[in-house]
Amino acid sequence: MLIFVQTAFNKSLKCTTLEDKVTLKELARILGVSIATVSKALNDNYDISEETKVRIRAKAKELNYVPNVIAQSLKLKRTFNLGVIIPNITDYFFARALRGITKEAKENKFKVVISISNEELQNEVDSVNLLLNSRVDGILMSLSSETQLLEQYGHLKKVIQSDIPLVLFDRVTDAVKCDKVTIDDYKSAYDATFFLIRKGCRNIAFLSSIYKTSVCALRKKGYSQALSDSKLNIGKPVFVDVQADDTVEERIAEFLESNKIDAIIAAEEHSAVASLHVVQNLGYKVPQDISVIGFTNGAFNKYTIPALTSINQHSDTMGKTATKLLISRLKNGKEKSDFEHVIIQTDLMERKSTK
Amino acid sequence: MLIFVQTAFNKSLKCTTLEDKVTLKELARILGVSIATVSKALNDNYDISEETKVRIRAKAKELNYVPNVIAQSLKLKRTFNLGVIIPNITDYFFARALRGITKEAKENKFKVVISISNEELQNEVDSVNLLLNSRVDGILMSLSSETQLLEQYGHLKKVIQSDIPLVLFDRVTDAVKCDKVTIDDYKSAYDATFFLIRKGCRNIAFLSSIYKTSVCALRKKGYSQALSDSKLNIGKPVFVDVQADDTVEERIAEFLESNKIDAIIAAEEHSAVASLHVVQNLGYKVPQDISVIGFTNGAFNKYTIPALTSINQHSDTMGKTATKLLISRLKNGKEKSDFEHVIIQTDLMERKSTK
DNA sequence: ATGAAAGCGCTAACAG
DNA sequence: CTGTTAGCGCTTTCAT
Repeated sequence: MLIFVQTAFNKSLKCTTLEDKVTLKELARILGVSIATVSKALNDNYDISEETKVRIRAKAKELNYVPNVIAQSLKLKRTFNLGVIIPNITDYFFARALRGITKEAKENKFKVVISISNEELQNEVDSVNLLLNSRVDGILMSLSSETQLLEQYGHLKKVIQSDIPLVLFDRVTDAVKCDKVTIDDYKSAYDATFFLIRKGCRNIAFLSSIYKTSVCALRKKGYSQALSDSKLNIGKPVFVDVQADDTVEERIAEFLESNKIDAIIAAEEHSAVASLHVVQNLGYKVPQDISVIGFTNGAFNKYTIPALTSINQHSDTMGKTATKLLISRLKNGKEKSDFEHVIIQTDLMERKSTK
Repeated sequence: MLIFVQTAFNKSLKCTTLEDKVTLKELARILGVSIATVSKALNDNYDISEETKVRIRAKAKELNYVPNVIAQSLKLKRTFNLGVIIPNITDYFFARALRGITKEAKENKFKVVISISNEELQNEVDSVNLLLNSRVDGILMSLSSETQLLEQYGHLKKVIQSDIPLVLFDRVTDAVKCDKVTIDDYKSAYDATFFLIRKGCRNIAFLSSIYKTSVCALRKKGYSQALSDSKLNIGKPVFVDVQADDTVEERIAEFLESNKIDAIIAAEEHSAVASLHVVQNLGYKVPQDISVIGFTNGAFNKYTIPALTSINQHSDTMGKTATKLLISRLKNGKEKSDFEHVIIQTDLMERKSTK
């Protein structure tokens, strides 16, 4: 990667003032009242007379007063910051979830500080510590695959212990008691499988590269159950797990050499799109020979050829719901009421990759 | 959207203590020294004896002391927070950029607070105010298309005035003096166009749905220039702009009814992928009849059929570089040295959608 | 109705 | 080498 420094120009903007923001003290001095009075007036405290309130507010606006949130935070012990830890940000699913989170946060005057675990436990632990130290009011997270694989949840417990609200979404765990929001992974997979069966598929494989996550485990169960619930002459469950060090393309190609299938359910968008590609390159017709359904209704699913049938997880709603849950817990004081587990409904978006 | 509340279970975790974190004062009391001494010892100040440093550090670790960053921020007037404002988060380009940003920030002990403008000026203005009020140390941003369309940069100037470092990336403007990092949009488009010409294309259209952005304008120029620089019998520049209220599919279909082309350069991934799809649906062969090149080397470009030739903008490097610039400016004190404009090299990823 | 004073937790002169 | 003091900017009793 080459980097060129193109131009350079000096602009010694001697920043006039505006730098030193006006404070309560300043305001008080100018108005000839006490700091306390100004503070109360600006906070619309009931024991300040209406006329002084008006006078103070006017001057504050005139001088463009904005309260120093750091000082407020120190005093009030609330930062109005929400911490978010997600495994990655390039998956459409998480990008959309983050969008939902930021939107809801903004509407409630919360800022969001973001951390990406990159699917690694250590990063997740570090992030938790960082967020805890920086005094966020609450934390939203979706677990890394490594965390779920190793089943190490000490850092989550630390969050709970620290008495700051935690809400888990999508990739969650029973090992920790807190609010959660997920889709019904089991049922979504179950329904998708039955959808394929109704379309006449009899040898359905389950493909995934996130096979160590909670969501994938549930999806596998739903898939298996659908197969066995069907009274038809259906093949046994077939799992095609893509290990970290091989690619979906290779794994599928290899698999198809010695197996005959007529449908694939993919646990995430990448596997779905990749399999759609490789299967056709291998000479199979989609959906005539092989049908494909993928989890996550990615932005480009309608543009694949053929357009991909996929499961809309409404991840923005998920992010939004998780944030709502967190904020409401923040607002309702610290009492630990019952924890909620909200299930977001999924939709099967039927397109052209299924019969 | 239906939402079911599934389960609810009460777990009245009476959080022991750990809540009330140990402070310098507490530490001082226990150790029988002054607060100042503890503070200095922990900050490895040179005028504390080695032995007391050791003693104090030991106790601090034992009691799990962590400094209150809010109090530090108030005192030091630095928050170690970086503000990031991007137009959207679902485009692969911005998702990758954000990843680069968070990674670099983390390595330098900065947190990042994220805001998404959703391509709207008002949101951008609000975000700037929010970030400024929350005392971030610096701001990274890529402008919304509306901002660039309206050419309203008051909020950026406000950032500069406030004396907090700003670095613009990708979608930048000359109207404001600050550090910038972009690709060479002009040259990337120029090169891509010549690439097509060399492959024998003679009627190349330029497609975009972000037509009001700075990057798109430059890409158009590069494209046009390449066309006119070529001494061959090449068609005039043809711009297919997709307005907000129609879709790429419709626009292209409509365009092809009355125009004959043999190549498309698309200004962003969405247009590229969508055009690949619609063109083939219309019966054209890619790349035999029409070649397609798209900006942004999205995650799934290699899985389209045919695999999409695209321009890798190395957005993670871009985010990383922008962050480095910002942090170095933060570290080198506030003196306004020369502003830099760093250009990230792009690569044309040749795949199967071009001859 | 208004103000004085304490204090959130920390850093940094300055004094001793 | 260590401690005293002041203060960052704000909120909040408690007096007046």
